[in-house]
Amino acid sequence: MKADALRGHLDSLILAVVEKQPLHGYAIIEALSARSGGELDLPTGTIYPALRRLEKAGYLDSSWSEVGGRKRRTYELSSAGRTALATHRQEWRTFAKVVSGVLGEA
Amino acid sequence: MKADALRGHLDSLILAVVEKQPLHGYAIIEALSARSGGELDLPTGTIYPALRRLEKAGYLDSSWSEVGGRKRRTYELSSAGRTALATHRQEWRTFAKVVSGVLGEA
DNA sequence: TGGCTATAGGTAGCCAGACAACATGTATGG
DNA sequence: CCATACATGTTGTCTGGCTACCTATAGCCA
Repeated sequence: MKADALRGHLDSLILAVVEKQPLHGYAIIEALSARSGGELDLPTGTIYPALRRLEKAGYLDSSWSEVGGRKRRTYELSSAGRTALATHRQEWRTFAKVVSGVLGEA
Repeated sequence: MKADALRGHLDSLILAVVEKQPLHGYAIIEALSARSGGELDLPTGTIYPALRRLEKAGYLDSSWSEVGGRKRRTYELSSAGRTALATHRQEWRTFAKVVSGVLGEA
């Protein structure tokens, strides 16, 4: 799958993946891969800037910890992020309906 | 709907809309609006460059005509475009499945 | 007559965002 | 001792949709 097609939808996916439990960047990449059945294999150059963007936007909160000698920055969904996720889900439903509708006989 | 979410999917929509009958740019904009229930209202600055891109890529062929004193450039799906459309439909199905799957409980 | 709207085509330049490539460092297993 | 997995980041590039702008005709209404 051309991961570039994600443009504009990546934020939603990240928010969704940290919805139930906080995760650090590396774990988010793995979670996205797992949840997509291996279709998504996002490079760090995509995910880390996205996480910073989402934190800056107030949708994620981060905190540092150390596990097994390695530093981790764990991201957690804020309440604003929870609201944003709900909105994004709604927008996705509309978008998917529109595209499927126009493509027709898919 | 944030029309910017279209990134990477617009080409498919255009190809789909000229699949059954050739259309000119202006008519394509209207067809997309109609087929999407008014959700899509694409500016000419989006559609015309896209049409040129698709023609350059060999997916569309164009021809000029004059109707009611107005010049029209009509675009028609080429055989390569037909193949591309089929591929895009398949990719869309995968993409939609992946995003819906990751978003979960939508 | 003048002006507005719909029809029809187009370009130039901006900007967000996903990516490739690179840089850094630790832990573990062979 | 070296490769691989784990873990975080930055820089610079490029695609592509958008805004804003420009040109031109036909038809309608005042």
